[in-house]
Amino acid sequence: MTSTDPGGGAPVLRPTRQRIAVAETMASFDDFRSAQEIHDLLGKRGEQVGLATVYRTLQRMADAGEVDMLRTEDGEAIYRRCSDTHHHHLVCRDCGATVEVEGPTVERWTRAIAAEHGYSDVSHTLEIFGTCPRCR
Amino acid sequence: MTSTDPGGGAPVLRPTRQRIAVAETMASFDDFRSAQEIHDLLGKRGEQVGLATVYRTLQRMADAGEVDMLRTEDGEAIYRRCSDTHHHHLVCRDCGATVEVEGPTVERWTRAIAAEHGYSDVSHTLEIFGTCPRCR
DNA sequence: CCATCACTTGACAATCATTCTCAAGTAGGC
DNA sequence: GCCTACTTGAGAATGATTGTCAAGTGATGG
Repeated sequence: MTSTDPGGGAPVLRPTRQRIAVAETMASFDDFRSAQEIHDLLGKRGEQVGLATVYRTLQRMADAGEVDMLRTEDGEAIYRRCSDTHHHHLVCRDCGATVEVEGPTVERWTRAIAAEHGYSDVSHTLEIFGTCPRCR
Repeated sequence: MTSTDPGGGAPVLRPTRQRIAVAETMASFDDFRSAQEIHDLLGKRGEQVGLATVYRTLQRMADAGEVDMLRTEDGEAIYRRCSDTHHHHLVCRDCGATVEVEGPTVERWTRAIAAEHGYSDVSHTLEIFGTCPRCR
């Protein structure tokens, strides 16, 4: 056993061409996109990246908190780069325009409700949908 | 054209054996279940109902507001009977035990945030996950 | 009681997003 | 340059959900 192999821990992430391309593409738009759409964008950029790789990379980025992932009403996963603080989204139903919002009020409320019922390790999901000013 | 065929409007819903069976089954549990699980429950009850019919019926019930539908983290739709007022859920991550909660605070907050950014026709989704007292 | 017709159902095929498999490729340390 | 673990890609596999369409069945008018 050498000193470079500690018991557990995540393996090293290599900055491959594909991962860099995905990260750059994620930086090029502001709204939520599906994995397939992101895969298409990569193609248009001239970066050939396998669909499975796109899925794998998005998943890693989501786990690492580099992107937000949420589900459309029909269950499809959509992704978007995000800031690193806890926040929610105000998403336009028509064009997908997204505003990140913070809600200390809500955070407090959910914690209180959960405590009231004896639930611990609380997390929550909150998304707001509406029609943005431009789409009215 | 007879008087019994007005221009639009939803068709009449017939109380068939299958629909009744699904409704009764929905009344028999308190947590969220997938369509497939509900289909199995129907089988165990001795009511033979096609899977497609279960899906169609649950969808109608969800549209009618008779059941709540939400998505698990991996995008699967799960259902549960519900009260007819607007509410959210506090769900146990381990056993699925669910508490319906109301949140005037949150309703107000989301409306305010949306208005602030000029969004209209606002709706929102909010689910709280935690570990219930029994599962600690 | 019976014909009619719109609404339903069920078996199965078809979709479609997502994940799995596994051989071939590649970044980096030595 | 060589070795090894981490990656990738192509295509198969999975699994939930929806579509198809012929056969079934309530409700209604006669």
